[in-house]
Amino acid sequence: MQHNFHDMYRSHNCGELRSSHINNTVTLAGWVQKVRDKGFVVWIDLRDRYGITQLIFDEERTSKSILEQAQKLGREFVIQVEGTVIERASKNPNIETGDIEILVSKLTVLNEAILPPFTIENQTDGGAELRMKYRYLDIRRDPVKNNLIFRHKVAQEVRNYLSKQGFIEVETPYLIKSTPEGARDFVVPSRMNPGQFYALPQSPQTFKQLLMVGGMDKYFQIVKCFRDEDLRADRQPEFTQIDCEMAFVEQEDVLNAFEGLTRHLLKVINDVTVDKFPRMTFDEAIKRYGNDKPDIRFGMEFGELNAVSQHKDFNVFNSAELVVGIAVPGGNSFTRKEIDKLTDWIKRPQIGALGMVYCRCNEDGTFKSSVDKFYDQEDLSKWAELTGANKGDLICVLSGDTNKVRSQLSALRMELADRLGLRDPKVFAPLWVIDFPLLEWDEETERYHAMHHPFTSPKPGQLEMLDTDPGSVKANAYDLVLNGNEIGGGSIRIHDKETQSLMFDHLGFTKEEAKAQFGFLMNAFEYGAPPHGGIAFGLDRLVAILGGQETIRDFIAFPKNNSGRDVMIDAPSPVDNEQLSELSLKLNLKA
RNA sequence: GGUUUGGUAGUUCAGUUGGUUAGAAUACCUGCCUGUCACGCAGGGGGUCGCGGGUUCGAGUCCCGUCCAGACCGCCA
Repeated sequence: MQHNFHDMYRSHNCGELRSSHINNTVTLAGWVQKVRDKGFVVWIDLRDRYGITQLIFDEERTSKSILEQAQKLGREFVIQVEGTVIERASKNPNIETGDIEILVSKLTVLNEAILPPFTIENQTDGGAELRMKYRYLDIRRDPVKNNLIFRHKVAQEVRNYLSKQGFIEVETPYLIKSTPEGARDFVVPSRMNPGQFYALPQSPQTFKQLLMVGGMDKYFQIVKCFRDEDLRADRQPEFTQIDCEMAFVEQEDVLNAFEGLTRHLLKVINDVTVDKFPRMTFDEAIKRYGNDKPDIRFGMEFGELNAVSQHKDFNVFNSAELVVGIAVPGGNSFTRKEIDKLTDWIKRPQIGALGMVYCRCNEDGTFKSSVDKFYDQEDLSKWAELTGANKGDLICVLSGDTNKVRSQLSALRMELADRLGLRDPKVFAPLWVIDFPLLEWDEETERYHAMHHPFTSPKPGQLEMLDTDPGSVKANAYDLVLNGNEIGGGSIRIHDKETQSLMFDHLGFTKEEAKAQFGFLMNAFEYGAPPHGGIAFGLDRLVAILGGQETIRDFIAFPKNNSGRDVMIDAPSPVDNEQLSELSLKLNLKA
């Protein structure tokens, strides 16, 4: 990386000097990564964002005072040096600047540093919590630094690509209105309006639709969104979306536009060329993979075994709504103990399977199952056929309530794929999952919820089914799935007041509630709203997957921990009474 | 809200059946070292075993509570 520095502090950076610079006089500034003091000679690794350059001080060529000064430097001191680029007597082929070193003639300590709590090296000795607390030190390390640079490149490519396609980036407000649908809102008290609150947006959904009414027919925004829900390893309370919307489009147009974006990113970021993305209906994904975001980098597809397992005296299967299995490639090599441990794993409360039936597919073509008492070789050969099992595989079979069993077997499939190394981060297998249900029954509130959001349009001609069979209505909604992760989701929206109003009816809103919460949108629809639809990508997750890594936290400069805390600045934190009273607030903490 | 794992040196961890002065590696400090780059060699300093209570002659170890952190379930339109 060539940089034309005009800084007062340096003529070059620590990553750019090569043998072509030999004999040049240079000035560098950076952090002391390591002092290697051999007595007669001292080497220092000087680090900045761009790399590491070795400095040399020796008895023959360096003045005594500078040599002594160098011996006293500690880790992470910020120094400036002037010197001559010279050829190394012993070169280091492992780093780009390994052919040269700087014979230092002038050394200035710009700032001393106390000992860092963990070593600032690529292989650090620090644990995750400590690294978060001192994130500014963690960012000096290549793995984190490079991830942030990687994220910048992805975001830049998104902006370039979408801009070239005619999309306009428009900012929407962060202080908006709280709505009870969906995730919990982060709420912001309004000082000037006592007792009233803004909410931070869970997404700019309604604003981007209003932009469509406003005629901005291709919009995007790389935007922070906020959801006050419990976290996971891959879920942050504030996260970044690539939020997009288009007017005068149908589902096909949106899929094509953003398949284009995704293909562009895979090409320029990962140098991976992907053919047309496969499409799979929601129903098919659930049936074949037990999951609406299937990882299709590997097989292990579900084989439904009801027809070939419910004709014998095995009551566990006979009484089950669904009997379904997967073939684990090479799984016949698992020991009995390993299979037992696997069974324990799926019986943990988090997964909740009641048990697992297995069948070994021997190399000689015979089968050995845990239910040989009930099933003969002919039965088992049908299991193998339906699960696609080959010789040397292991068939794992679960049974029970359809929905539960599918999600249990899906968890097992992913776990086994991880263990067998079938989830290669260098392989990218995107697909569209389409035809999502419009509504989803919620046991707790005993009513239907919008599966995507309440602005999603039903499939043409299915509006009438809302009254007769609401659970079966399909939506013009789609997810983009990459390697078992939902990286984007969107829909074609409702764009007329009547349909939107009907939708709110079915979601259990009274007319008054609908008007109070979304009146502005329905009003806007009366002034000529174009047909429109869009999609939103989770940038943090997208970047992590393209970067071939699991944890999104290492792609966020200052992430929050599992409890939503920023351990570096120690937030959230109490505010004083004066501030509360200014906001007309009073705390009501439970003892 | 729930399940579960962990908390011991600056750091990452080990610590057996409850039993002498709590260890290793690394980092740090001192000295030595004529080409290091995970430098090497010798020596040294460094501990509220998360916190509180209990059982016991005796607790890092067992029990109860609590705090913190991680993973997962619920939740995330």
